[in-house]
Parts: sequence; structure tokens; C-alpha cells
Amino acid sequence: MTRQAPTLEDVAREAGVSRATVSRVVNGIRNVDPAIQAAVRGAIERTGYAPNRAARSLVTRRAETIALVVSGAGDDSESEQNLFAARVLADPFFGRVVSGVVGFLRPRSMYPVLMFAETGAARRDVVAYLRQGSADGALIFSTHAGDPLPAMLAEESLPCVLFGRPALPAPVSYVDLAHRDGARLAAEHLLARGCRRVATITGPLDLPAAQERLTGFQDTMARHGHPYVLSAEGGFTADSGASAMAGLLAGHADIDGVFAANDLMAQGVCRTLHESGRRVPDDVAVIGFDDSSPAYDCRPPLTTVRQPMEEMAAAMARLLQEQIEGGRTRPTSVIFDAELVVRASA
Amino acid sequence: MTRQAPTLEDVAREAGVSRATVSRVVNGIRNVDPAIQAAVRGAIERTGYAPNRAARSLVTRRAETIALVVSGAGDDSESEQNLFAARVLADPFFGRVVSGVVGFLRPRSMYPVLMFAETGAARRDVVAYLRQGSADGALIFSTHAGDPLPAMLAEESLPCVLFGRPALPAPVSYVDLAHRDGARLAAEHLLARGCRRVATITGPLDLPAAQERLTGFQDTMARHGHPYVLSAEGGFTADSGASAMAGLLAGHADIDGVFAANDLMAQGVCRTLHESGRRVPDDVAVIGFDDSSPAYDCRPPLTTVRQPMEEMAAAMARLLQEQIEGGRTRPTSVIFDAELVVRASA
DNA sequence: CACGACCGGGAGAGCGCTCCCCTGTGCGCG
DNA sequence: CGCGCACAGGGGAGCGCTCTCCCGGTCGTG
Repeated sequence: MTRQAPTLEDVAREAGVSRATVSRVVNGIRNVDPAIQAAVRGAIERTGYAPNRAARSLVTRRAETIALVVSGAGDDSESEQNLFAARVLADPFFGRVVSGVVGFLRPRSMYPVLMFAETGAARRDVVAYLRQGSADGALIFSTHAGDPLPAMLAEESLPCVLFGRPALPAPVSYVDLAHRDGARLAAEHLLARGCRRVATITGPLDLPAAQERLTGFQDTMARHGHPYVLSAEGGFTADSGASAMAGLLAGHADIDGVFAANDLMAQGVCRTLHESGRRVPDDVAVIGFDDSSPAYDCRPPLTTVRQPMEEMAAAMARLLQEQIEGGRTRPTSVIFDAELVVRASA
Repeated sequence: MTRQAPTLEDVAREAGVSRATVSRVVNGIRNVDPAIQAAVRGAIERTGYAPNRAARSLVTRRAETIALVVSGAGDDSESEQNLFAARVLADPFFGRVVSGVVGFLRPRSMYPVLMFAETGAARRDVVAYLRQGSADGALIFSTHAGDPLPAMLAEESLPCVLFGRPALPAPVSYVDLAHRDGARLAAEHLLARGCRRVATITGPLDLPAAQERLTGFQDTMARHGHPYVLSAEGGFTADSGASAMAGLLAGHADIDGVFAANDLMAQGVCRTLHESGRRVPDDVAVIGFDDSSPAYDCRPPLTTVRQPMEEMAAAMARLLQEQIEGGRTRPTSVIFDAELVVRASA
């Protein structure tokens, strides 16, 4: 015998007014006599009324919910399905993203629905979820180039905002960082320190962000008389950074500066460097990218290019909100500035 | 001009049947003639119909959504609000939790809503969210003893399941680990290795889990002729583990075995040990707890007590589901077994 | 051959809310 | 003093769905 939850009707009866008036008070709209307002609030208090979300959504056609989607580019093979979520969350990057999104959403009493879309089926589920109005829009974080999700959502005109420019062109809004400038900052810092034999460990080069960090770095080095920069491709993980560094060292023992395309890889780089008996930054200077937790957990703490993840994530949420409220608007993009954070590693 | 989404009515007209029949097909219930079923499916396909979640929820009184709540015990001071989410997500523990929850929910086409409840206001928001039927129940992960949320939910008879036995007694279901047994395993392993001068770094002792790991360890040591075990309290972070170890070492340079109440602290312990010139495991054996990512990222890889987080999280979701479906059931608890994973550190 | 059980399918009543529209009252202004 | 306007508040439709009821037809069975 679960006691029925009180409805607007009940409150209205209790307050001696109509449903409509209670609704007005609850939603704080239009001019309602202060006395009546007080009476209604009293009635709400007494009945313990809580508005029913489903009923409201039904008529407003708004779920007041947004999806936070981490998507990959996998097919339907289920091999890695369970690992995907764990791997994504293990990335320190993710905590800052959630933090930024939650920071924006919370004052609006909204909460993100967490979805992972690493397989075709999962991607279709995301589309279905949005189509049935369970969420009003999606914040997309692609972990791979070639992710078809943005295009799928654009196709259905479902509101969404991406983190980073889509690798596959799609007419969707996104928030990104001035990666080139960030990489330039790193290059200039290394040069200013007097590094002469510089290498870079890139992210997966099919990702636009990785590509731009590389070219930004190369261009700056070239402009300062270093037309060729040693480089190796990593996978944005610490281990990949460590082994890429080992590979580089094998051919070029005299490297004195390294720019890694993210902090995790920079951490791996430091590990390899230590193991090879080199000191950071005395023998080799290391610069990371992101300014995520590994940057200050690392020994020595990493000099890195800061990406204002929280602000970027909040901007994504804001853009999405505007898109949801404003109806069909044309794709927009917001580009944030990178900033060099100098710590001990370079 | 956003084209209206097709409704059941539209599909029914298209298929030449009634709304009720389409509903039956969509929900796969009752006996519907295969021919008609095919016709309806065709009509759904053609119209691109997607059932409206709000309308369904309104009548079924189910949101088909559950909240994943990480709660603290803070008051309304906003000082740390933004950091909370980031700090929680940084814990490797969390990825495994989400992974387990998502693994259970996904086959049911459900997705968790992520909520943080570290302040009084945030906690009230969680209660309100559930009361208005936005979610059918909550999975609670308390980061502090003294968390009032479980009691608040129990008070309102809102379905919820906790991770770990509540520190403040409350009539709610929970899933937990046999911490004592886990600690016993660690103690026995250390003894079997021949450690004679053993210490333990505990978690915050107001947490039942930390308390039980400590007593389980002490009891086993006592039973094997070591009535007194050195101990220091840590905060479940790497840094706290490192400094607790440094403190212990200062007074007792001859320690040859350490049991840390989680992997993060064990990692800190290893760091301090290395810095003091001691080798792990040759000079000092180290055992962690959890078997989370730091365990294998650590050098050397950590021998640790495995906590089957994914299974535990999935069990929580299952328990919650049963509670939601079954109406008012009495609190249940499920206790998982711990398992020793032997790697290089001990 | 008759009667009833059973099953496929339709009609219709809401679920709780918002919002449009209308009525009634108070007040300003001509 | 009367007309009209503005605004507070009520009435009611309807959002899209589920689910109970009911009806008509087809069997099985005595």
C-alpha cells in the first residue's frame, strides 16, 4: 500500500485554488497574489507535493535531461564492451569533463545521463534514447576519429555538441582548444631552455587534435631553424608514451627535450627516461599537454600545456542548452586558448 | 518547423489497427497475430516511430532510470563543490563501479544519471529528484562515514542500495565485501613470506570498511603470535599513504611488511620505500587492497586483495531493480568474497 | 449439435501536468 | 458615473501512452 503521491489537484484543493494557480506558483510565472502564493506554498509544504516529471515532460516536450556520451568508433563486436567504460573513466581527463558539465547543470537542477557508445548497437541506442525524448540533447566525447555518431545525430537533427572538431565532417557544434598555439607554447619553451635535439610523441594521428598538436609543434620548431623534428606516435596512454620514448632513445641517445601530446604519455616518457638513467629536466626536458592530474602526480611535476577542460565542458553544455531552447540553429564552435603551466619537468 | 514525431496513433492508422494493438506489439506482450505483428512493425519502420518516454512513464509510474549517486558528508559550505566530482572520478575505483553498473543496465536499455551529493543542498536535490519520479531509485556510494543521505532516502521509502554497510545505521540494502577475510588473506601472506615486523596503513577509521580491514588484519596477526601491529591512519590517497609510511619508518626502521588498506596508499608506500632506499619486496613486502589500476601501474606491480567491484556494482543494480519492481521489500545485503592477487610486491 | 472457454483485437478512460482561453473584479480615465 | 482595460484566477483540453474492460469469433468438449 504505497500511499499515492500528492498531485497538483490535491494541493489545489488543500489551498482552495485551482490547479492552474498552483502550477503558476510552482513554476514562478505570471502575477499571482502574494497571499494566494503563500497559501499555495503552505499547501505544498503540508501535502509534501513534488511535481511529477513525466507529466510535465509530456506536455512541455522537454526531458530536462542531457546525455553525456563517450563514443568510440568500434563495430558490433562485443569484445571490449565492458572494458570501454572503465578505460575511459580511468583517463584523468574525464573527471574534469564531468566536473565542468556538472558545474553547469547543477544550478539548473539537471543531471547528466552517462552513456557509452563504442559499438554500432550502442550508438543506435543513443540515437533511440534521444529520439524518444529521454534526453533533450547530447554532449559527445569521441575517443576515436571515424566516429559515426555525430553524423547520425545531425542526420536526425538531434541537438548535440562535440568535444573537439569532428574528424569526419558533420554539421554539428563543437568546442575545441587552439591546439596549434598550445603546441607552439611548448616548442618555444623548449627552445628557450636551450634544447637542441627535440622530439615529440604524438597522439593517434587520425585525431584532429593530435594532428594539430604535432603540426603546431613542427611549424614552430621549423620557424626557429629546426626543420626536422623527431617524432613517434603514441596512443595517449602512459605505456604508449613510455615505449615510444624508448624507441626514440634507441636511435637518438642525445635527445634533450620532449613534447608529449598529453600528460599520461609525458608520465610514461619520464619513466623511460629515469629507467635509462637520465634526469628530468637536467638531461632531458619534458613537456606534457592537458594539465591533468598525472601532471602533478608525476615526479618531477610536469610542465604542461593547460587545456581548460572544465570551462570547455561547461561551454559545451551551454551551447547545447542554447541549441535545445533555440530550436534549429546553425552549428557554432567555440575555441579556447591554451596556456603553458611551468613546473619542474621543463 | 520541427516535424511532429509520429505517435502510436499515427502508426495505428498506417497499419490499419488500433493504438492498443500497436502498443502490444511495441511492448511484446500478449498474443498478437503474426501477420498483424508484421504489419505493425512495417508501419513503425515506415513512420520512424519511437515511443515517447514521458507519456509511457506517466502511466507506468516508472522512469526506467536510476541514479548513481556519489555522496559525501559535507554541509552547505560550497568550498569544495566543484572539486568533489573531479576527485571522485580520479579514483580508479570509480571506473570499475560505473563499468559494473553500466554492464547491468545496458541490456535493459537503461542508463545511469550521475549525481554528486556532497552538500546538504545537493543531498536534498537528490531526494527531490527521486521524489518527483525522475529516477526510480538510487545507487549510493558514500565517501564518508556520517553521510545522512541513506537515512534520508529510507525515511521517504525511496528505493536505494548502498555500496558498503552504512556507517550510520539505516534500514537500507547494501552490497559489501568480506573485508575481514580480505585482511586476513593479506596477513597470512605476509606471515607466510616470513615478515616479522609488520605494519598497516588504514583508511579513515570512521568508515566501517577501513575499520574492518584493520581489525581483520590485527586479529589474524594476533592469532599468529603478533599481538601488536604497528599502524597509521591514511586517507585512501597515494600521498596519505606515502606520508603515513614515512612516519612509521621514522620510528621503526626495521619494518619488513606493510598492508595498506587500498592500492592508492600502497602506491604511496612504495614511493616512500624507494625514496628511503629500500627495495620492494626484498626489504619490505607491500600488499594493497582493491586490485584497481594503480595496482598494476605500480612498480613493482602490487600484490593486493581483490575486490570484485564490477560484480558488486552490478549486484547493487540488481538489488535496486528488485526493490523497484517488488515494491516494499525489507533491506537485504549481499557480501562478496575477497581474493588475494599475488604479484611482485609481496 | 450446443454451450462455454479462450483468445485476438478495439474502445476508452485516465496518468499529472501545462497552457490557452475565458470570466470576473478592480481601477483609471474620460 | 460609466466604459474599458488589465490582470488574477478558473475551466478544460489534450500531451502520448498503457491497460482494463468488453466484444466477437473460433475452438474444444460432452
